[in-house]
Amino acid sequence: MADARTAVNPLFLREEDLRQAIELLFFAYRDFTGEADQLLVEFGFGRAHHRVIYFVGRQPGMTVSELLGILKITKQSLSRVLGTLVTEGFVTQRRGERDRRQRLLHLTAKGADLERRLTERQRQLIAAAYRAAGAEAVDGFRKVLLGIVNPADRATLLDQRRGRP
Amino acid sequence: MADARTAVNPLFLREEDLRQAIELLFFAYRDFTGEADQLLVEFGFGRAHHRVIYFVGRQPGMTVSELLGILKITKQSLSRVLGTLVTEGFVTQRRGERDRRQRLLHLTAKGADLERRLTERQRQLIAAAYRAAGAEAVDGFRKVLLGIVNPADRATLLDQRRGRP
DNA sequence: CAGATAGGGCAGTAATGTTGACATATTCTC
DNA sequence: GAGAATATGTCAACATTACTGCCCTATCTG
Repeated sequence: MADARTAVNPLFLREEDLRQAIELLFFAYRDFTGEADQLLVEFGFGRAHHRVIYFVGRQPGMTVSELLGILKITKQSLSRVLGTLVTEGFVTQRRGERDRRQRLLHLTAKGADLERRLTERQRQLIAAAYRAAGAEAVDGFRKVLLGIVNPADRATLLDQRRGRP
Repeated sequence: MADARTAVNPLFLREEDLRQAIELLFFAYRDFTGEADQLLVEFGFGRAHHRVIYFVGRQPGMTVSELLGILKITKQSLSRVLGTLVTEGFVTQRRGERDRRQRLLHLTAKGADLERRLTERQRQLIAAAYRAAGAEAVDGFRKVLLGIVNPADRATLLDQRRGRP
């Protein structure tokens, strides 16, 4: 059976193709996050804690507002999670110098360690999938996912690649 | 600045590349599910209801066990969501003929309609991203995501493409 | 018939999320 | 400098989704 779909007309998207994409996203995300979940329970943390640790580690000195914008949750939801992380010594809050209302977020050594351990598994999973798929496939993966992300965050993701933190 | 990464050695994966992948997955999944969430609240449903409606619509006559295996949640968690959907007339349970212990799940017309409306937005988002990225990129997207999915579900996803439901 | 399986139910608990109102400190603007 | 705006934190009340553990019925299979 010849596969005319990809060979001839790349824009002919069957219902089946789109459903497959939906399922791929569901299964891949489920398994991807599952990697870290096992480790998180040992600390009594959930995914919300992971996300905070990840993004603070990614951009040290981040403000609470910036974090809220990324996670797209309410102040209240973040507050509990962040409070726990600060109390248990994974994250520190330092008063901003330029704007003293801000609490700039940083990981402690303990926090950075957990971040590494959590992300390590996910990195390995991605790295294995990247290696198995090859460089061209990786570019395609990036292109499609970027197309799914809303334009504002898409721009941010692209900026980061150009070395601008 | 020459980009030796993809041009020369596809397997040299920098920390930065892997972090970008992690973030792409996070943002893409967040925005992808956000599409349907808006509609779900109008019905008083959450993502869990959507997942059930989606997979039952995908494979009519599915058993409760099969659904549990896909969602990887407990019987109890599914029970509540499924119960609501049955009570409100979105899903029906028919006793299995071969095995009368089974409750085969089907969408009602009402359920199928909601499924279409929910998935429609997500399909459009995927379709737009696919068109913007091009056929080659789509293949790469599939390859990488398949690599992230656990081997068992990966096999299922591949089987479905060959027409075997 | 005995044991395994499919499904359902109950009780209790936890994590994560929501809204809305309000307080404090700080910065910005006129 | 007064007043508006901003960044952050906090309280209360609540919903959804998930979990564990235990128990029950109906049904199938050997």
